[in-house]
Amino acid sequence: MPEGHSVHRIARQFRRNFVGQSVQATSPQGRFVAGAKQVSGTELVEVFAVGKQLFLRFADDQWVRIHLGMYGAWDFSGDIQLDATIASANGRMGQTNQRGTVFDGAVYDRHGENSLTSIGAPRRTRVRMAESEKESAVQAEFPPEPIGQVRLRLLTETVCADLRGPTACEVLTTEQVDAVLAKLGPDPQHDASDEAGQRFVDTVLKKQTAIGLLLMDQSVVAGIGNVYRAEMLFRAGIDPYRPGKSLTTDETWALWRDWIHLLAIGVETGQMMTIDGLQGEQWRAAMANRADRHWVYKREGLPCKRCGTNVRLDEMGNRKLYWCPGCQK
DNA sequence: GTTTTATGGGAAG
DNA sequence: TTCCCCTAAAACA
Repeated sequence: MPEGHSVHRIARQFRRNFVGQSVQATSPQGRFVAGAKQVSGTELVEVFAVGKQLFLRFADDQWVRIHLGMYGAWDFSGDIQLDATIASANGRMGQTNQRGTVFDGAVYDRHGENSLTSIGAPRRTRVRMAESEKESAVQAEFPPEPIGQVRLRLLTETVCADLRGPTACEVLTTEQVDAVLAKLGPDPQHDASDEAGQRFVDTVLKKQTAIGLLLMDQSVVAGIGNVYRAEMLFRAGIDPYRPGKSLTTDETWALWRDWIHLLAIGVETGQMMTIDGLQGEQWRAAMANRADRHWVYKREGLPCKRCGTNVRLDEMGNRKLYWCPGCQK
């Protein structure tokens, strides 16, 4: 379910709550028993994300690579240090609590319209992290009874992380991790250097492939999924069917810079917010409703918010492509 | 109760 | 390009 921003947020939760500690690993579902056993009892040394992939380094250079795929998720429970942006959407929508105001799984600081509160002290709770985050009722016991298909459970004295529905979950050596990383295109949260941008630009300008496909190709640029693809091309005013090599250098650099911009917002807010400059009530509405967050994604048949042309829905690369023929040339 | 849907990607043909 | 895997929640009846 997640695009790149959510995987970076998950990595951050692991750094705050697990890194530096010895971790018990199990596979309640039974499909990762051998892998869990390999790392169980060792220290989790480092966690980071590149694109949509999560890398957990345990002691002795044992790594676990995870890809959530279309509907994977992590459930964190126990006494967790939470991002200020995480809170319940269940029944608390739009209400103000002691830390801020709750909207669709995110809390926004009452002191600044779009700014975030700092990290809170650990508190007993349960949070599902996928494309966005949702807090749910706390179970009394710790660790909680596994619910559903838990492929991998990571457990310390105080916190528990349950992985379900991943498309990839495997133990790798350092060499194998390097091989995976070498195949990934640049991710601005991992490397925002001009060299990284230049790699993206050079690749795009060489290819005959449609730019709508190139943005989804994780070896061209890492972390973009179906929502960001549609929204970035709308923001750039580019027809998704144009071959990469037909773009100008300026257009291609603008795409890279916009990905830096949108990904940073996603990592900070926990939402794929792709309309800039919203204030006050408009910001709140956009946080609460997807339809108010996006220009074209899931808006097929509706009038374009900019030019009034009906938003079109096509199929591209087996995925739904939303775009505005009026704005994108 | 059953069907549909999803923000992904790898393998097979 | 088509098929297939991962799982759960939402949508429908």
